[in-house]
Amino acid sequence: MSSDRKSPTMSDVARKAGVSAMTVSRALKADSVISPETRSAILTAAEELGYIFHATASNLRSQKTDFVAVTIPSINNANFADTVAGLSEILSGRNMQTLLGYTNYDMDVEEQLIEQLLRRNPQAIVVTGGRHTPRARRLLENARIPVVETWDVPDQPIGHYVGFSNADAVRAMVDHFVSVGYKRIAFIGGDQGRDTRGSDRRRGFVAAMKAHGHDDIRLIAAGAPPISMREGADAMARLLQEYPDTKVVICVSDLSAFGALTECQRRGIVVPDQIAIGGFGNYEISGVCVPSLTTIDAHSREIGRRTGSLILDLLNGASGSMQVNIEPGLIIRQSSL
Amino acid sequence: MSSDRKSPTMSDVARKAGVSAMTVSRALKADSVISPETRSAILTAAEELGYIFHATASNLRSQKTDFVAVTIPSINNANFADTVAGLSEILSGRNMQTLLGYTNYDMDVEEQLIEQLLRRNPQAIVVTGGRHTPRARRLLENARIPVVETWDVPDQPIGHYVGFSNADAVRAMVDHFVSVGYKRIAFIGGDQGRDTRGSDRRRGFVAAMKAHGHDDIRLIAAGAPPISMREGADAMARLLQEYPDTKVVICVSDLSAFGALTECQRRGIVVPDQIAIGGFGNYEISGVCVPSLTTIDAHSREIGRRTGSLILDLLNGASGSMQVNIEPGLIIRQSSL
DNA sequence: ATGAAAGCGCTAACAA
DNA sequence: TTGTTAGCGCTTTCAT
Repeated sequence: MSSDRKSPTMSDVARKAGVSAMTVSRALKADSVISPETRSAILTAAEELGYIFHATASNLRSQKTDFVAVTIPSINNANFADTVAGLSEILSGRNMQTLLGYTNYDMDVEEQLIEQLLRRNPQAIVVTGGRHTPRARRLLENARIPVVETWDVPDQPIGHYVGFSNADAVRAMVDHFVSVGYKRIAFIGGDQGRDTRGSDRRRGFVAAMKAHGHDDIRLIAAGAPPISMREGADAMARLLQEYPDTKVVICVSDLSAFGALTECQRRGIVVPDQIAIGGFGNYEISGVCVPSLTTIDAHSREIGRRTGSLILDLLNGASGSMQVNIEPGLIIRQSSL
Repeated sequence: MSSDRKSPTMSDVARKAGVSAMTVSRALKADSVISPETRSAILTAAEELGYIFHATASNLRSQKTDFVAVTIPSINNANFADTVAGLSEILSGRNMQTLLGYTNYDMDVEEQLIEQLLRRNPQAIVVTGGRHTPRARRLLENARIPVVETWDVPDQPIGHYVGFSNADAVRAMVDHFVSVGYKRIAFIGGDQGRDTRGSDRRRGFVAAMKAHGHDDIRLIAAGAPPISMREGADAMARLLQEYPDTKVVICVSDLSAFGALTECQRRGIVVPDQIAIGGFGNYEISGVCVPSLTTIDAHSREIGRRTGSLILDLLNGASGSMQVNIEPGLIIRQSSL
């Protein structure tokens, strides 16, 4: 609380240290030319006054900020958290921050969020997914900063992208199950258009099944994203009722896959002996639960790191449209052995 | 990408609409007095130019921002995510944003983060926990904005707090186990001072055991926070080796509790018949897994909501030191029945 | 190595 | 209802 007067500015520090405001500005930058004595006197004065650097004024005058804006669907998702961590890891090496916003898997929220973020003048913007509202797309196209789409391979990239095909990833899992002799394969989730990654995965499932000549497509809806463990369990219950002879179920994420597993446990259905389960995302739980879950690793952290390097390159003057494809990995575990 | 010229400013919009910059400024504020025709002409001009409002300049001139800064230990934790969601829910009603940063459970990182956030002039700052480095404490004390500490009952509150006693919450769980006749109770986690909430929980465990005359205190370390499911499983393995006759284990969080449960499953140890398990946090998994886990609900979302209302009150001129205690709830589930 | 003047894009304050 | 002037706190630019 202390005093109720205004916060001290550089001029206040300058007065106290007996120098000009410009010299204070220089003293606070690591790389500028200034005598060691002057600098230490200024730093002491600043500390004594409780001076806090005013980033807003600095940003306005220098016409640049020190952060990159990022939109992710959910703040509470280990996959997206890993991507952000990878991105921050790279950017922090250049003293850049990450300004985070979440869309709650809603494209309209994403549109508003993108506008909010652009108003703060980020040096670059990273969005999750390759589909957006028309206005969001326009905002991104008109932004005079690098735009990177992630976690997808956009049909028409706005600028750059670092991602993978959700459809192809699931297709690879279906191919695996078919190749080891499984039949009567079902898919849980991805029914709402809102989460394009989820519906892409479902689309990949359907395409793969048809490619293998399986016309018996078993789809179970699981509601709006994010699909919870509980919704996965409920969907499993419906699957067992509608298609009791199903031998494999692929779930839109590891969380719903775990929920499905628990439903089997409650009913005394043995996994994988009676039914095999596959998930998506390689969340920690899929490697720890009993039995452990077969899944797809999207290399979330690597997506973030590659995005970070890409942005640094672009800010350093690199040009051209960068398209980075990350190959997801199939991890076979106990739930399908 | 479009043109490489500068971004349009209010003056550009004003010229195009044939009005002054000030009128444009008014047109973009929802509540200002301006004729409908002028406003719509201005909005059209702005849209055609692809004008983006420059929040930095606005913030500098008006000496205020539209956001509240928040520090949480981890971006990928459902409890803290719920608190942030509750806070955002309240603040968004007043068109305020949340500027989020995470400390990775490290007080030194927290100190740097607090300084970074204060440089951007938030209208208030919310921190997780009631203990900080001396410098972080000083920064918060000198900040001329409301400071709210959460998820704890600070010994010496800096400004306001919305929280609960982690020690008391675990004490209540121990009391419950003792009251239903359990003996030989152990605790996993909370050994590193870094995560003060974890060590407070452990402290509460020790205090409760002593209060009940149990001198046989069984503590198993689980490493640095955040304690993962895997670390919970490893700690359980060590517990079974060191104290094989343990009848109850309380874990520092539901995630480590679930890990401990899986270790029992891998070894054919039946929960709760051979050993009961308790967690902390009421994460979704604790209600879904088989058997479901007894836990403590800290009312994470409510903490966020109460914090939000508190901040709005303070920004509206309320004074005094607000101390809000949230009572955690004990949830008994299959793992201890 | 340091200082003086100007101005980044908005909006408070006042005027019309 | 709309316009004019000044200035928020910094840093660019140029000078010494």
